[in-house]
Amino acid sequence: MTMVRKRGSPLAEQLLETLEDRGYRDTLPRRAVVQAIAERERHFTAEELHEQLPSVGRATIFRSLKLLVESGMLCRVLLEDGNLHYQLSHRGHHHHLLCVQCGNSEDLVGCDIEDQLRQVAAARRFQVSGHWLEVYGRCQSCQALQQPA
Amino acid sequence: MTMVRKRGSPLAEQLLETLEDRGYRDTLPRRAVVQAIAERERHFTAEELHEQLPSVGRATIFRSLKLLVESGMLCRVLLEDGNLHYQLSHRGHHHHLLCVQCGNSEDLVGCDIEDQLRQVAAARRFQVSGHWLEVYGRCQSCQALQQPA
DNA sequence: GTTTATGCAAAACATTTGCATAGTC
DNA sequence: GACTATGCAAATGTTTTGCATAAAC
Repeated sequence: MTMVRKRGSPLAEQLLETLEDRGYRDTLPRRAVVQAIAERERHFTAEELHEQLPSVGRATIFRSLKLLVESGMLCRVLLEDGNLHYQLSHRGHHHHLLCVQCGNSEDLVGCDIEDQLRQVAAARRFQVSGHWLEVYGRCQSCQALQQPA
Repeated sequence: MTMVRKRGSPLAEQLLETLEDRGYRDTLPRRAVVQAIAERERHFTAEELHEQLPSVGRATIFRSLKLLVESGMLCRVLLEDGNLHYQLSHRGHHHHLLCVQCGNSEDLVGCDIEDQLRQVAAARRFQVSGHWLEVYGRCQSCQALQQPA
């Protein structure tokens, strides 16, 4: 039987390649997951992804997400209610501005919080190795739409 | 039958009073939970608390933790492995320096990260309403004990 | 006496794991 | 053909909920 292996979007292909470089195989379920993620415009949960791809087992969804996070292509996003979402991570380490109204997120790059942290911590002889920061608030569009604070 | 209502530590009493001011009743299980929390020196999980107080139902543990968090007396601590812990929150909003080696945490107060955040965000017309920051690394004692980096 | 809180057990989630089978290299 | 990945179902861990009972005000 001929196996159909459809070509994905350029972004998806790129993600797959990175996985292959790390020694992970190019499988159909994995392609489906990566393609679905590449098409997403906002953060999502494992469950949402599974609903979108019912033919892919839940375990595979979680295993793929883990691979992608470990490989730095996907980042975890912690919502204010404590729910864990995922989101493509194009540009290395960064933080998120999460709109509590529309739920969208913007990436916060080029901010020297890390440096500042290191300084403040160093003054207390604490050696920083990592951090987790999420910022909640209202995005520009949501401010414009409603009560102009 | 005479009901024994043991007096707790000053800190525990103070926490209880704050709850009462908010209209919550002074009950035996609640006293037990608050007293146990007041005695803790480091962050803990709901499960650990339940093990310590087997006579208090799991549901009551969680309900009490929620009350205390909502009232600002307890704060959530997100460990690097994703586990959620709790810790007394004496001094309003602050952050944690979490040692990944010994697991202890130090409070990080008097740091202007919040201001900086607001500035960076404002430049993008994002209105900050809150944030979550955890800092991971090694504390002074752990650095001293082992490999002097 | 009225209202709130509790304990229990069950339910609801979210995530992981064992294992036999199937797919990739 | 050897090794990795998958799907399933079951297990796990955590937090929530319904509800009858008990305690607090």
